[in-house]
Amino acid sequence: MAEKPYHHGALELALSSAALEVVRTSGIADLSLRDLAREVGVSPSATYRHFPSRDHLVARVSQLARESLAGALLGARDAVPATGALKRRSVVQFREIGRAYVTFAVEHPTVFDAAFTPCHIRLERDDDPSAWLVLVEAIDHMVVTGAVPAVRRKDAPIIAWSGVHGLAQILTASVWPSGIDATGEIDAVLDGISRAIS
Amino acid sequence: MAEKPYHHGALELALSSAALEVVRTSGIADLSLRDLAREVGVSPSATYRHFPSRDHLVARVSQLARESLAGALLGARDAVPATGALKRRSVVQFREIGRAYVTFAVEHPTVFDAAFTPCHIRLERDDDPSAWLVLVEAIDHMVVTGAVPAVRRKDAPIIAWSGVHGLAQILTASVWPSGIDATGEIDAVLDGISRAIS
DNA sequence: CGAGACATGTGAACACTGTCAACATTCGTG
DNA sequence: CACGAATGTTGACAGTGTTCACATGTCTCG
Repeated sequence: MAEKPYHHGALELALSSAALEVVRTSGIADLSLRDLAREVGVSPSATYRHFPSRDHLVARVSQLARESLAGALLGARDAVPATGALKRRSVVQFREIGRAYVTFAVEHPTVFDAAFTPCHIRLERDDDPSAWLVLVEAIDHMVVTGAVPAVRRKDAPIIAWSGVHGLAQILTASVWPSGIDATGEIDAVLDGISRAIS
Repeated sequence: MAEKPYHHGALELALSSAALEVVRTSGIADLSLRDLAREVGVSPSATYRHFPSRDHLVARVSQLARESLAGALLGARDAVPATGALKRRSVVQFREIGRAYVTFAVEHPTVFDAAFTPCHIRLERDDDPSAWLVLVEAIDHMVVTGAVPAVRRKDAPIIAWSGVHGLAQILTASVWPSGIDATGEIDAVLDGISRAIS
């Protein structure tokens, strides 16, 4: 039960966890290496053994945020009951994914923001199980079940993605025309997307 | 021809112009009060006579960026020739506005980013001739000319806005599935929006 | 087992930032 | 002209990212 072992043992993980927590409660802009180091009980320079710069830490957290989003989408998709016609089900799944996307943004705006924060750093382990893939799969599935005509296959992903991502962004931005209520708009946009890719 | 008059005369304007320039060439994250003060030839604390905090400066520049975007939209709209059927023209105008929105984002990504950067500060002079209004007007116009059914009037703005804003965001984000080409996607999404609000 | 190579953490320093308070200068207006 | 309000300056403080030389632990190989 060593009070303070010289080596932390899992600093990188501890740092990124603490960072993600800061993002959750405050926002990615408030990330501070020194703060995190304090939080974890380590000297400021120790962080540089695991992240070459603050930007790398930010990039890593951003990636974590994207994974979190992707997880939410998968959860929503897999939550729709496996009953009824396949065609109908593929449509419902797609819709729930879209709803989950926007809902995630509204419920965790700081995390959502972090997920798409512009960062100049390119990470190596970049196997994003990205939200993009979840969406594309769902659309492909709809094409297979005949819910979406094959002609739309090429353009449907970017159309759906744009609509959902744009709405999420608009609802979480502070800048907007006052009095937009989320829940109403979500269905409006999801309906619009359905028409657009039918 | 006083070398350095004690009073600058138009510091606020000089500061926000310099700031906008930094945003253009670098990004809103790189804004530094001291830097701007240097640029303008004034001491750091002088800035506090015009902006209570850095965040206020950021908010102001963000507003300028939004005005710039709105200007681009108006320009695109007014550039469509006043010939042919009104109905057709209203559609073309709408489309050009959408195209201009995305084009602006692609050509001036840092400015676009600044326009929607999250900021906790609420400005007073907030008479945004915002891009939102330009879009809503265009849609209303389409309803009048019969290009868009009245049923869609309520939801069309958020649908169109989401699609266009989402695409712009996606095209300018660094995080995306590799190899998205802008010009192709723009038309795809604009077509999708047309179907969605028809 | 022991010794050196390597990974990891520390301490002190540098340049930089936003912000503030006390002071200086100028502008406007009575 | 004089005096208050507006604007700009100096100097300081706390906090930041980053680096470098050094300390400490861990691991591997003879």
